[in-house]
Amino acid sequence: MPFEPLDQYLQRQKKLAEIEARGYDAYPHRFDWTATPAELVEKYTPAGAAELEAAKPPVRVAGRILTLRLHGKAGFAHISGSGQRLQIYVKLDIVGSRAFELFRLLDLGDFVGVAGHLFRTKTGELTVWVSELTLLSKALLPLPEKWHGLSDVELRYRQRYLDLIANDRARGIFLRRAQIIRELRRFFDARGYIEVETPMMQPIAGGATARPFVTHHNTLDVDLYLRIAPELYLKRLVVGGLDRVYEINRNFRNEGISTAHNPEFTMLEFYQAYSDYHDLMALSEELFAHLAKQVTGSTIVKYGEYEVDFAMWQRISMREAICRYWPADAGPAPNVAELAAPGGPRAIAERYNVWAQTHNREPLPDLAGQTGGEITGLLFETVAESQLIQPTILYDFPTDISPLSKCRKDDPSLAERFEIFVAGMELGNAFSELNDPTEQERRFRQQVESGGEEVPREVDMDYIRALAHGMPPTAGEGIGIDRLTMLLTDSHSIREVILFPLLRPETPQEETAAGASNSGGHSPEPGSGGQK
RNA sequence: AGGGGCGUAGCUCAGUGGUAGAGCAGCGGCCUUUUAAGCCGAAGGUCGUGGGUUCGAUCCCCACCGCCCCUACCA
Repeated sequence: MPFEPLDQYLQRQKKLAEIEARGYDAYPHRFDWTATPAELVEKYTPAGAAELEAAKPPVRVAGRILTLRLHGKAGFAHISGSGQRLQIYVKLDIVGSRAFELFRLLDLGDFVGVAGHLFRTKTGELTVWVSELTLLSKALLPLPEKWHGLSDVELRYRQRYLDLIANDRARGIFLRRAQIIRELRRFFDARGYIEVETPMMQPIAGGATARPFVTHHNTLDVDLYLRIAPELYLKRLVVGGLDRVYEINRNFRNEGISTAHNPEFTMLEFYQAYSDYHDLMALSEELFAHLAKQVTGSTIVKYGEYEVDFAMWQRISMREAICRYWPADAGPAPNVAELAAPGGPRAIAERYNVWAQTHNREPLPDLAGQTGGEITGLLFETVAESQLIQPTILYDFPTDISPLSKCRKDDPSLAERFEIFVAGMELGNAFSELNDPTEQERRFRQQVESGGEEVPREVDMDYIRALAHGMPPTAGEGIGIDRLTMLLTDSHSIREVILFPLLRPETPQEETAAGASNSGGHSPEPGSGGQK
């Protein structure tokens, strides 16, 4: 099956045939190597030319050819392995005419193994003096342009492997992502948590408000939902005596795509028994500071035009945030007491909308039927969220929008819940878990009755039953790994930190061609061959 | 979903109402320490797709497709 670019594909196939005609295996099974290019570069960078000349360190090393410079009866190439380039020097006198002919048939992108020793060229570059050359795998399609790399964003996402080859930054992002996840595991493992995996396919998609994806199991003949959160299963485990659990895995939400949203995304969720949300505030601050330090070397992280310091947290209540970040020219800022008063949030929202309409701002969506707590949440998102640049713990969420949280003893309209904001992005969400089965069932029923696509159609009675068996006081938190990775890699689109972000599938060319001939309106000559 | 932008050689990009150019990659030749190697030569394009305006469209207009950005929902 040939691929575009066709001429180059065919050209390389021709070379492949020539190579095989000369008795070489283009796809051998193994090559014995002693070091990766990266290891050699690291180890011998300090070694000078004279030192190498004296020692002639023997090497066997393999990699992908990234550059190739032929000079008649000799040539240079760079091979790449483990993210580092190492130059090789192939000389007719040394390798012999048969191997040199092979060298001349190589293309960028081919994998080779070489044996020889290290030396430095005139210009001082560490290089392998090749005495043996082995083709390890023939590439039939070319690499991205070597100087500019691959910059077409769509191609970078669709053919991520090319992005990883051509762009060190892309490679670096995913190495760092792996490091972040490794450090997270280490952090929680060290604190006595156990890592678990809970269902991705769930009969009732609970634990968050979001539209789920639906799928179907044939043998059981049941519809299942891809999970929107692992929350309810993790808490079942706490009921079961796993007092500290965490899961790092995918959630799926059938909602919009943006620079901050991918339909499948990775969440860390963790739960610890005998704790409340105050404990998690402290733990979160420690976790983020530790992580930033481990991964970037500093708690101070550059993110676009901002510098955020994960060692400097502000804690602020949602109502305080609305008051503090109230637009300066939108009339007198509300105060916390006003927001707390019955009817207060609605009055303030209406005040905001009057201002928004005259200042070309998006007004709050229809307030009719919304509770005070819901309006408070909307006010926060509209007025304050994007301004929370420095690491912020935003607490005292309205109970109305926190169906899985305990309320505050002194004010049942507020939940023991906080979210973490950095650079205007929501990174985490935590609360003291509601463990009263009666109250939880009541809230679930209320949710189901209010309806909406983002709410389960039935109450998860199995979860209520689990709570009825008794759950210790527990605090839980979820952290968006993709966004966290964005922050720690200075990436400004979630697609930069997801290896294969969801894109519309490529339409086959036949399809567009068929569409063209249908809508074209000119009738082909009757009996003309070749058309389907 | 709404608004804006982009789509020209395999890649990175110029360009014009009279059917196109550069660099790199690829091909042929020369070159035994080069490194964005160099030099010589040849080749490569239904200018995203379809329709319209026009004597004539890659360029102007419309629709569609794809991607990106902003806004809306969400993490």
